[in-house]
Amino acid sequence: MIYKGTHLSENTIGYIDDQGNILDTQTAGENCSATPIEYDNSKESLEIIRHSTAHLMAQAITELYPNSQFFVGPVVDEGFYYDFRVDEQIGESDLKAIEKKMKELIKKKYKIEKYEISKSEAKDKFANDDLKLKVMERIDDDTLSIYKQGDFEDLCRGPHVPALRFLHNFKLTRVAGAYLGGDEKAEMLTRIYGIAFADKESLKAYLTMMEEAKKRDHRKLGAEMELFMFNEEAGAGLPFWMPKGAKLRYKLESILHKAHLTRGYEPVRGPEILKADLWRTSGHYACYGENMYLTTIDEQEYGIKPMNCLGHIQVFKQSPKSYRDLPLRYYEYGVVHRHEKSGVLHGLLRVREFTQDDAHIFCEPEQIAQEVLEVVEFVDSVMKLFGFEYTMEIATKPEKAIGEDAVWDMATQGLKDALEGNNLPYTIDEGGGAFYGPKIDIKITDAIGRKWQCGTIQVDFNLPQRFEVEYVAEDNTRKQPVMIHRAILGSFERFIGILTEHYAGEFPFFLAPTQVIFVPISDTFADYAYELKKALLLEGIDSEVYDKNDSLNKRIRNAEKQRVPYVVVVGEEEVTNRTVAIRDRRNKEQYNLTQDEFMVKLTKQLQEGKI
RNA sequence: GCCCAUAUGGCUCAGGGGUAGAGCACUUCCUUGGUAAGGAAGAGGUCGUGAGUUCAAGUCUCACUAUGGGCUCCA
Repeated sequence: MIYKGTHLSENTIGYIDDQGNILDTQTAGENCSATPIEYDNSKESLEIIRHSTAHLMAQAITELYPNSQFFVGPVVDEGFYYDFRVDEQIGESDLKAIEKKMKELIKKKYKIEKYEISKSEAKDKFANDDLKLKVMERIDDDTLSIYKQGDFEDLCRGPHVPALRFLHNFKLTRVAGAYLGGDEKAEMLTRIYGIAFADKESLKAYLTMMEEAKKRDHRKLGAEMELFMFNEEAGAGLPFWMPKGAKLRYKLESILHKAHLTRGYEPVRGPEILKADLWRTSGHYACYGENMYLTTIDEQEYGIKPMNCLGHIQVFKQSPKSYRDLPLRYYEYGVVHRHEKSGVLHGLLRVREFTQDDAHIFCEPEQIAQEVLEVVEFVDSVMKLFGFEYTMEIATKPEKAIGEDAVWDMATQGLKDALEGNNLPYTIDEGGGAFYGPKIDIKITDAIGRKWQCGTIQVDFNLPQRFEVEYVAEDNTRKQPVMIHRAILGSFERFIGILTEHYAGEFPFFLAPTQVIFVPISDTFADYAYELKKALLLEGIDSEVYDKNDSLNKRIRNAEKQRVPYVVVVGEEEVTNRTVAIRDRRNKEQYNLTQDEFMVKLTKQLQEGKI
C-alpha cells in the first residue's frame, strides 16, 4: 500500500523510496509520498532503530567518558557497534553503566534533528577530531549531514528514528578491540557491540537464542562428553583426542575412506617434514613461510608441512606417467601444522595442528571441469549425509600470488563453468584465493552463526610447472598435468567441531562414539550385558555396560545424559527370553526386541553412514 | 600479533591481605533395585606459572602461559 501526502502515523520512523533507499523522517520532511516504514521488527525498521541506538550509546559514552572521540558506528548483521577512542579502559563490567546512562538519556525525550553543512565547514567544525577527519576522508560527497540529540551531535549519514522514545529494547553485548579501518598496523580503537529490537519480546527471544546456542558450543560439549581436550603445558591450538572423540573420529575416517576408494582415489602418504629447498621450489617458503614451522637437522633446514601437496607430487613423479593414468587421484589424511596467530585460535575450529582429508587430482586441462564437478558432487553427498546447509564461494587471485594472469583467468573460469553448468549457486570472494591458484570454498555455519570454511577445491597450474611434473601424451609428447587440490571436510578437527554443534552432541548412530549403553538391573544380569557388548563389537558397534554399584534409576539417568542413541535395560525377563528392553532416546520410545532383531536393527543403522 | 576480560580440587562455582569451601565426579562399605539422582564413611586443592609489595598474598602489582569475546561490513 502506498500512503500519499500525509504523515500518517505516530509510528512512522522513515520511508523507502522507489530505489529502495531508506529515508528517515528528518530527511523526508512533512509531506513525503514514499512508502512509510513503521516501527516494528522489519529489516528496514531495525536498521534505523539499531543505527540510532548506536548513536544513543555514543552519547552515553560521551557523558561518561568526556574525552571520547568517535570513529564509525554502523549497523551490522548482528546488531550494531561503535568504534571510538577513550582514555580509560572499558571492560564488560562497564557496559551496564553505559546502558543505564542510555536509559537516562531516553527519559530526556530528545528529538533527533538533522542539518547539513558543506565538507569544508565540517572540516573546520571537527578540526580537533582526527578520527572525524579520517571518516571524512572516506566520503566523496560535498555536503555532509549532522544529527543532533540534546547536546550531542555527530557526523552521520543516517537514517535515524525521529526521537529517542523509539529506543527502548537494546542490550550492549560485548566490548572488543578493533583496528582503525580494519588495518592491522593502525591504531586499535575500542568497539562496543549491541543489539536492539522494536519490542521487548524480540530482544528477550534473541538473548534466549544466544543462550541456547552457547549450550551447544562444541568446546563445552567436547569437554562434557570427553571428546577432546587442550593442555596448557603442551601448547595452544594443539588438540588431544580422548577415547570417545577418537572413536567418533575413527568412524568418520572410515566412512570417508570407503567413499574415496569407491570414487577412484588411491591412498598415499608423505612425510611430516621436508627439506626447506622443496618449500622454496613450491613457493611456500616465500608466500606461506610466516605460517610455517621450520627446524634444522644436521645443518640442513627443514619445514614441517603446512600442506600435503609436495608429498603427493613426489609420489606422482616417482615413475613416468601416461595420459592413460589420468586423472590420477591421490588422497591422504594429512597432518599439517600452521602457525596461526594466538588470538585467532578457537576450540577445534581453528588450531595449529590438524588433519586434512586432502586429495590431489592430476589431470589434463580438458578434464578440469569434469573433475571439479565430481568433487562438487562428492561434497554434496557428504553434506547431505549430515544434513548440512552450505554455501560455495569462488575465491580469485590474491595480492601475493605466483603464476601469470592468463593462467589464473583460465583456472578461475574452469571453476565457474563447473558450477554454472550445473546451476549451483555461488558467490565471489575477490582476492581470496590461495597464492597458487583460484578456488571454490565450501562454508558451513556454526551454532552461533559464524561461518567456517570447510571443504575447498583449488585449481593449480603453478606447482606442476615448478616441480616439472609431466605425463606422456597420446602423441608421445611430454605435457604438464593440472593439479586440483581438494578437501571435503577441510579438516577432521574443524568438521567434528561443527558436527558437534550441528547435532548438539547427539550424533547419528553411525558416528556416535558410544552407540549403546547397557544397564543391567542387577549384578546377576551383567554377564548377559557383556555378552551383548561383545556381539556388537564384532559388528563394529561400540557399547558400554553401566554396572557400577549405583541404584538402577541413577544408572539410567547417567546413561541418558550421555546422549547415546540407545540405552538398553536387561534383567531377568530379558535374560530368560534372550531379548532387550530399548529406550530409544531419539524417538522417545521404549520397546522390546529379541536379541536377533536388535542386532539386525543396529547393523542396518550402521549402513546409513554410507556414501 | 593487537584490545578487553578470565584463570580456586576431575567438573561447575563460592570465598577474598592472616596459611581454603560447596555440589557433582572419585574410593570404600551397606543396599541388588524394572526405567532420570538409595544411604553412610572417606580421599583429593596451597588457589595457572614466575617475580614484586607487605610482618603476612589465592586475595594487591607486574610479567609470562592458557582460555574467552573481538579485530571486512564506510559519517
